[in-house]
Amino acid sequence: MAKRITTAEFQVMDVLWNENPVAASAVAERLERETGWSLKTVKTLLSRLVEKGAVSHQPDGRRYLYRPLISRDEHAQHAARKLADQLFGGRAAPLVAHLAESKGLTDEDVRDLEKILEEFKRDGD
Amino acid sequence: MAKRITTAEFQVMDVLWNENPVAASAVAERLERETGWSLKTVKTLLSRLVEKGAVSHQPDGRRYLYRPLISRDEHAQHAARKLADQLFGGRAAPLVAHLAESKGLTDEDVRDLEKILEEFKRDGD
DNA sequence: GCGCATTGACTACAAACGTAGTCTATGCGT
DNA sequence: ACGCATAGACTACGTTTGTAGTCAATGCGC
Repeated sequence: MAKRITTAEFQVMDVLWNENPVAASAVAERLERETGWSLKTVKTLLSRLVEKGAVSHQPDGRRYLYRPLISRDEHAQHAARKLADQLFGGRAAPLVAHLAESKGLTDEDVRDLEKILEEFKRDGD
Repeated sequence: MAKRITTAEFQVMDVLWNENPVAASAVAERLERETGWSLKTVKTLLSRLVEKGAVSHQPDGRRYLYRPLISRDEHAQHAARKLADQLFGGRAAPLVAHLAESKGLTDEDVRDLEKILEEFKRDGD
């Protein structure tokens, strides 16, 4: 089901995707510098993510260990698709064109993209 | 400055991007089928967009004509960049890879992408 | 063994959102 | 000329989000 994840919640997910499983206190530490959130805030966000079915928690002593239920990849896929659908009629090319325009393409990107296209064409046939 | 636009507001923007300038009643008509929103709702959304600086309105008789202040392109650019930054470390290739995996690439896309890459390489040198 | 720090559960509360409703002015149709 | 439909202004109200605070249990340090 995985309801919509908010931006604040996303930052928490980002930590879970790097460190898994992890306790609330550790998540708070990771986010401290970046966000300045209190431990309480982080715990609230974690609870909400659990409610939303995006994160699972299992007891570990008297605390919980959290782990993401959706992978970063899944989320990325979903988000990319939604963006493409909304803004580019579902097509990828214009999206990349936009990134290219705003210098979002590195030389490495170009090489990678060429490789992706190659593979795509090969599989396509 | 253009604050964050919500999903409901985005649907309104989408109409403004197609028809510009446009009156509230016309926007409501366009959205009727898709959303079922009442005219009141649409007007509220338009007002909020004006407050947020995303839309301008100018009197036309006793009503307003609305027009977007940010173009669909600008919005797209911004959104694409944010997505890439958030989920793919700012790089475009993985994003396209994801789209490719989920059948987001048409043959036409592939041709377009090749063209984009060509141009990019040419300009790069 | 006891106090203190830490944990989860629950509560709080203002701002933003989604979705309207009321009130008042006014122009259009007849 | 007058009523009615329609416009905008303002208000409403439940939900979600951002950002905590309180409270009660409990395990760790000494």
